[in-house]
Amino acid sequence: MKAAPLHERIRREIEAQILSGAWPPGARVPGEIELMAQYGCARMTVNKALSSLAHAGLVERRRRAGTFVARPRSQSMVLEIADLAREVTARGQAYGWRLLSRHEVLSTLPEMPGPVLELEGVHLADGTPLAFEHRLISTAQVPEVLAADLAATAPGTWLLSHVPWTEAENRISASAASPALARALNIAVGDPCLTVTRRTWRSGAPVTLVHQHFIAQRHELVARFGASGG
Amino acid sequence: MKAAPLHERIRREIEAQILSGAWPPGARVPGEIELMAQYGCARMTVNKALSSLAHAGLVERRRRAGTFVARPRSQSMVLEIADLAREVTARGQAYGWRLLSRHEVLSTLPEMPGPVLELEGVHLADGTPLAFEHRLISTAQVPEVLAADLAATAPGTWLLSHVPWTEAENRISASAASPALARALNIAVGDPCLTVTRRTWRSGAPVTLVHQHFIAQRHELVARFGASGG
DNA sequence: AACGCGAATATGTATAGACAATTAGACTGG
DNA sequence: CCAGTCTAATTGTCTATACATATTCGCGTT
Repeated sequence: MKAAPLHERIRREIEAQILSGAWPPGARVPGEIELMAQYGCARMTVNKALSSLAHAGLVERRRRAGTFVARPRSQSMVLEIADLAREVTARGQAYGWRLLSRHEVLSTLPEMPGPVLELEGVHLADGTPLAFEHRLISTAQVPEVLAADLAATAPGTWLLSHVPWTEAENRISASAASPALARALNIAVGDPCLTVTRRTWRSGAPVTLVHQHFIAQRHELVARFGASGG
Repeated sequence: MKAAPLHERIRREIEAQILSGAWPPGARVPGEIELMAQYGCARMTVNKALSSLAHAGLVERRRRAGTFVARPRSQSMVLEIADLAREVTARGQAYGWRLLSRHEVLSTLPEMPGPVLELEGVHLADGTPLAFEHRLISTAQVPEVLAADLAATAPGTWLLSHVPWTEAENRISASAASPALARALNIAVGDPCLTVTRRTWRSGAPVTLVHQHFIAQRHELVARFGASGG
């Protein structure tokens, strides 16, 4: 039992009231002056606790009116999109990457126009295929990628360590394996695949566009929402 | 152009340096004393800016060592899991719900033991099937659900307004349509489906366990990672 | 060279006070 | 009854200071 800071303790006690349902949405949360007296501390301290809850979306604060329990309109989950190499090794499996093709082409896609490096390859876990990847990388944005050894290092891993802190959007859907995909992943044509399409920007400019097709039985994505969160 | 608070301005300027790549991962961020002199403000103000960035995961702060740009190990995306009724109407389509079965049973599932209400139904968009739903609701946790008219209101919508602020976990995968599923959704057996399994707790006690099978062509999930303003 | 230890340093937490900004609610005049 | 105004409650921001805490660095000893 480590001594938690006071503002953290206050935060957690209020959070517990909300999550347990004792304070329903719309209910008034004690104000800063009130909590200040209750805990015998300075206003900045309770402010830190309440601001944190407001930032997390659990409460809504309005000047003059007070602090109220927010109503959850859309549950926004946190989806951890880890680097595949890291994720596979974290599961105790041996990660592998097989580069199938590599071309420098001029893309005419509206999402990613200009000169790109086009890659195709397969991610392996313990030697068996896990996912097929088709990727475009803007060589205007990342010229260094042309010199990278992308047969040894998966492009996602390489990019993560060379072009950090990008903005991204993931679209998740399902699809049936095409003949080409089935051959690459060694599955039957028509087998269901989990498809993740990720677009990545750096200061507004497209960096990479990737389609990953996972063998459905071997992969799933997990998104969590919650305070304590196991 | 509204006057942003000073701590917000400081935060944004540092964030811009990081996102543009000017300060790469591992680079040292000016310390609180330094920024305090630079902006001519109190330490608490720059502390608020840096703490905020640390909370967002953009920087890592270590006592005695200083503040450093973090390396993005796993991009954590925000996945908005909205209520289906809301999502469909937001797309300009007419939302519908058809309840197929409703049973009160005693569940022996380890994830959700005890008395439950078991429901099956289909979500419709503009009259055509969008997703099949199989749901268990703990009647110990939510006894009021037994009196709800779940033919008129989809259980997800009902729960959202009656049992707010729960913790949840979503597992996203792909599967091939079983004969029963194909019949309910009016698709072919073996067609790919996007499957979302959501477990929901309230103060640690299971509230609901739901499997949603989306017709792959008609639905996709979108997860975004933006700096802050996104 | 290896180890232990103290000190310097940067962050973490907290206080007490001040003023600004917002706005719900009361009050006022028509 | 309505519209406009004023007031006061509440949060938002910021200052200046103090002490706590963790951790790196260098020094001295072995």
